[in-house]
Amino acid sequence: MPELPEVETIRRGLEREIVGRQITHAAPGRAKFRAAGPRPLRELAGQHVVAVARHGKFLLWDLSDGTFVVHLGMTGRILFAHPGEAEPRHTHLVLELDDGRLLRFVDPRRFGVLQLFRRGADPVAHLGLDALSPDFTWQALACQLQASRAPLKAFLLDQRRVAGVGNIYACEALWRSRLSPRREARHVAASRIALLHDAIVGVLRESLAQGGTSFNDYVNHLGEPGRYLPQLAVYAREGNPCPRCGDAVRRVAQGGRSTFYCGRCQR
DNA sequence: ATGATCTCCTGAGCGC
DNA sequence: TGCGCTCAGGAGATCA
Repeated sequence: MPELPEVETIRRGLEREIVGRQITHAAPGRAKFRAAGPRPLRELAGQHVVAVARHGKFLLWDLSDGTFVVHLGMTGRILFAHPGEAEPRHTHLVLELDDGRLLRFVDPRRFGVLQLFRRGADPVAHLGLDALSPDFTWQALACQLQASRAPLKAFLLDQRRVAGVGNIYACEALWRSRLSPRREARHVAASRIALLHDAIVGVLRESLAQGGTSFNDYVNHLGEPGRYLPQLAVYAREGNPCPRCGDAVRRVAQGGRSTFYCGRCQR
């Protein structure tokens, strides 16, 4: 489940590999995605890749004539291949590059997004600040917290507030800052907001340094998993001792999502 | 306007 | 062995 560190890992890999390249052919599959973009994906053909940016969990390919938006959803992968290599099931788009390589977009659950916009469009205008942007300061977080009555866990997952945090890092950031996932956002004491901010940025940076977290699905553009899994304190560790106080990690459902936390040291 | 709930989708894991 | 069931979850749509 790619969140910010996983998507940034992929972005860096793509940047190295495809900036300056031309897309010589684009072959979309027939399966329907959740949402179609304004332009057909065939129009990727002929375009040059100028840059590969990211906002939250969205990849934004800056092309010679458009912006290609990629979201990996739960199970999306972007994989390099050579012509003739067996195509994985659930391949929804194949791009051919001018160096002969193929880029395949594979996504069994199709929760992802592949959309082509005209140049200059801002497909991610609705998102909050990227969690690793220099503009995401503790003051910016404080503003958002103040305006929300949502439980902290839901607040962190809301990409309009802060972009890039998903279920794993929301749980980890709350554990680090000793805050209960159920606490109302606006009721975080001023003295703890900077701690929460540090926790969010810290866990994302540390995971990024390890190439992200892999459970079942996530691999980078080279097919390699992330190495951060063993560092997780609470996520998917129900019943295991809290690394800080030893109490058993609990799991509750919030808005249909699993939340993992320590009932003793998160308040 | 905001927060809560529903929806999309497939594969893995489980019990029988 | 294999079948059917449940669960996982990002984000947009819809409901209250």
